[in-house]
Amino acid sequence: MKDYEFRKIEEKWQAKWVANKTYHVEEDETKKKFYVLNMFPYPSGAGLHVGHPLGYIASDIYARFKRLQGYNVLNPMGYDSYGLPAEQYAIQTGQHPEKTTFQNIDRYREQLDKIGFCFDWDREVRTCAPGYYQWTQWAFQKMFNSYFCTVAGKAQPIADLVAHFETKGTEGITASCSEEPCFTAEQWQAMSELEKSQTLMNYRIAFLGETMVNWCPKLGTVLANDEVVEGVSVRGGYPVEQKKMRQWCLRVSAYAQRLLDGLQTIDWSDSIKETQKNWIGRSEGAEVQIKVADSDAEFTIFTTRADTMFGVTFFVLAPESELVAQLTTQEQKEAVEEYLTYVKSRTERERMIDHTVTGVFSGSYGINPITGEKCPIYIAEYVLSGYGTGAIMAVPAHDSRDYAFARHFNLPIIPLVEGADVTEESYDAKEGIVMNSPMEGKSSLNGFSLNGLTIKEAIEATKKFVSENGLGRVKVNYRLRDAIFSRQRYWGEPFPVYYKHGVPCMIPEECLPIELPQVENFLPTESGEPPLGNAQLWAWDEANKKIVDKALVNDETIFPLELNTMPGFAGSSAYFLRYMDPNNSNALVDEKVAEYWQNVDLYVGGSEHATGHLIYARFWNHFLFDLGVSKKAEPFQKLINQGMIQGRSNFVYRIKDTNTFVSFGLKDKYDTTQIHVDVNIVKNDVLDLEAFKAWRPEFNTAEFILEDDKYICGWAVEKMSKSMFNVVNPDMIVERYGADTLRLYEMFLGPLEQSKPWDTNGIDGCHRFLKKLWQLFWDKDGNLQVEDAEPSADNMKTLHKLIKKVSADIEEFSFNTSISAFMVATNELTAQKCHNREVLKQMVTLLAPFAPHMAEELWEAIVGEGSVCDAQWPAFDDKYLVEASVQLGVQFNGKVRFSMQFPSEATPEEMIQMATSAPEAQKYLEGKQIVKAIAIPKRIVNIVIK
RNA sequence: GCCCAGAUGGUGGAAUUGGUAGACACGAGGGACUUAAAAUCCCUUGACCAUUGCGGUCGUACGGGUUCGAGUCCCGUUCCGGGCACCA
Repeated sequence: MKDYEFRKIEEKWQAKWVANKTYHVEEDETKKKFYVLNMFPYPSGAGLHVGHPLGYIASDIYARFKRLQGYNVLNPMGYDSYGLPAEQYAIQTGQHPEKTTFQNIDRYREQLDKIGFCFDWDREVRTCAPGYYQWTQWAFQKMFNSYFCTVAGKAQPIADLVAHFETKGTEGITASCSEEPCFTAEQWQAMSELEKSQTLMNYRIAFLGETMVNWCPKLGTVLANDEVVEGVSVRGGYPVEQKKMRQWCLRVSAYAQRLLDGLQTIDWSDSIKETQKNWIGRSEGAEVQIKVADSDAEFTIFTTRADTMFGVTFFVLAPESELVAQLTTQEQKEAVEEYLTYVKSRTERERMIDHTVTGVFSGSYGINPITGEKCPIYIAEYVLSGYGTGAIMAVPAHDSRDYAFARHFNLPIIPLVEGADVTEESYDAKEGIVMNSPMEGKSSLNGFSLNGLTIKEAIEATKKFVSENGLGRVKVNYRLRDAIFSRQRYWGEPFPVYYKHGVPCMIPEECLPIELPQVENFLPTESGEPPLGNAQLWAWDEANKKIVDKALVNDETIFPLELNTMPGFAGSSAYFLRYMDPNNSNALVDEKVAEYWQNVDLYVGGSEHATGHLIYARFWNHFLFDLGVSKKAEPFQKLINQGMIQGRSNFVYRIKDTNTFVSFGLKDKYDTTQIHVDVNIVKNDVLDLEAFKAWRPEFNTAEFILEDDKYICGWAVEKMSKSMFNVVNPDMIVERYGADTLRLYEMFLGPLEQSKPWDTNGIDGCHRFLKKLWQLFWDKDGNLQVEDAEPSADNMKTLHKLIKKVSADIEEFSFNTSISAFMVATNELTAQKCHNREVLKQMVTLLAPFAPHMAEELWEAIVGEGSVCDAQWPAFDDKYLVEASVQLGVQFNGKVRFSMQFPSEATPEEMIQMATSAPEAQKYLEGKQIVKAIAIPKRIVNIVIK
């Protein structure tokens, strides 16, 4: 017997890997590349719990597997160390974020190192390091100096746009923009610098915009749409208000179509693609110009149901629309103002939850361009200013919201679909035959009629009619908003921007990075004054190209710097490119290096980033692709979303007003209070009574009512958190069972992509497996027992069954089933008393991705040289496995089965031939008729007889 | 409300994608070794009936259907999870 001394083994190999630089990676043209990436962590103060490494272990197994298959594998790791979570932790603990961030990083590294990952730490990046965020700032400047050309479908230099303005004004401009201004070359040339700057902001991909933003007073900053859920901030759950503010924004909306199309080229789960599709929210429809009766005014509505133009009975404007003031008549002025006051008093959250019908008549009428009819224009909060044109045509018969509004204000409802009953509710479905378009006896523009068409035909016909008759145009709208890119916080990348007489100017590229200045008071403010306002050394000397004291600001050469910082997603949007070439100070990534690594082949991380990071990173990379910096438009080819590890909490039951605790099975006989108990003093739901007494002073004198001499705890699945006492620390598991057991057990727990509770009970099974495998190599005196004889057929069958299973399972990220296969194979080899060197060597190679420490140790024992990391992944040969069963399905009479062997190259026809002529089959087939015969190669022949 | 994914023993989960349901592991029960404990090993473990005999019946949320054959495919229902949500 030789004990499996996992602590010694793991320490030994972790040291060797560092000393030999085993996981150091260089570009190597002779090998095919494979890029594995984990979503890098933000180092929180709590350290890692057992759920965090799940994805890292999965990607580590895959990375090691690919390496054994001969790929040059890049598997880097770093820290997302700027942004709200890091800063909130610092504020809560009353320390400077720089200090806590570095402490937390050290703690993370220590914990990660114990698990035995194959990260190339020479490539580590930290988003808060100047050498890193230099390129975040650089990319921002590139976005500032670019616009999105809708014809080319890509970013182009803003200088091209300026040149166009110089000669032709806005005529023939095809650029994504916030508003569509109209000016001539002369008008452009007459503009002041400030006016030109403001005009160009309409087009720049990174731009200053005066928009409605999500303002969170408690966090003292604005937030992006994905950082707000149900009217509260994702971080901390604080209320969020809508506020108009001047902020840096990224024109993500310009890339909406490309982000949508790109989804078809990548290998992501359907659910996450679906989430992104919903978030981008493409809808195809028509914009129609509506003239206002007795006025010169006009407005534009957006509709996806152009076919319902004949059913319009009123129009609705969003309360925030600029047209509201213009279209309100004298008589209605008071009512409208009262309504606007009411709308303003409502928070975002209230508007979301409460959908009662409200609105007010503006006094004006709009003219339906097809029927010529006058319809009242209302103002109502159910129409949103941010989507489409902020104005709609209301068709109560076929839209449930319009219907509710019409019922409330007693407006007419005209059904347009044959057989649709609209007396109780609207008919919203897009199926049916159109009628009343126009109504009998009524006329329409150019005799236009939709009657008799299906709704789908009618939509197309109306869109065509509207654009051909100059009433409007076909338009695609997206729900995807431009990203708010400013934060009124300290712990983030500073903007490389200064303001010269109010005009934002970029700091010259060669002066980057602009480093985050030290400040005494970095706390956010409820009024939104950015903490960088407290920095003394924070002004730009344009002549000498350096940062100077802000007291020196003057009108000629020294200007104030931007006080906002960038949001958390800035640094995490292009980090995968930086890993390729992390120390390059001349470029984000060297041309040749980028050419070699291309993009990420496998990206592993949580699905909670679906509408945040995974949209921003795609957008950012599409932009860098336009610049030629990134070599693939899509950054992450395959995405795996590991499930969340939940906590499994345990409870004890205290009888009210006593210090007596009753076991789970008996608790219903008493009036009890349920109390969380630390899962680390419970084993298989049985409470360790002594440990419980020692746990907290008040339980010192506790008494117990037991069942079967045991105290059984209740349990529930909850979020893993300190307050539930269900946090399990990986360090503790590694100490008790070793890293290899932890790695195995995390994978054995269940399918990778599924959320599941952590339950330390059960880990023994994985530990036992490693011990059993270990014992295969040593005799009872502890000497190596390996021989070089010819392996038996059984040995080879077991081995190749395993090779086949494990190879297939790893490709499908089905690690739990491959571990089961290992357990079966180990039991079989033990029963076969297999000590064959070649068989064991291949077994060790298969094990290497899962339990690398043990694999190295055993490799050293039986091979004697090199590292198992440089071994070759065993090839599967099915000649050892050929066997199939024949089933004879006897109609109405049950089934008969027997086994027989087929050559592996047998075709289905040959298999049927062989099966039917086999003597075993003959006795069933005699006098019967074959109804159907099916053969699945190498598996089964199924013959149905009658 | 719309869209997506799912429901299998006491528990986590397998099932060659339409072919012996419950692999593997945990837990539980019984036994061996041991002064004892730990560790290890062996047997039983979906339910019910039979168990001095090979065995039988029912079973993959529920109700139907297709098929020689359904956990798997189709229709309907219930429940849980995720996304979007006055998006016109």
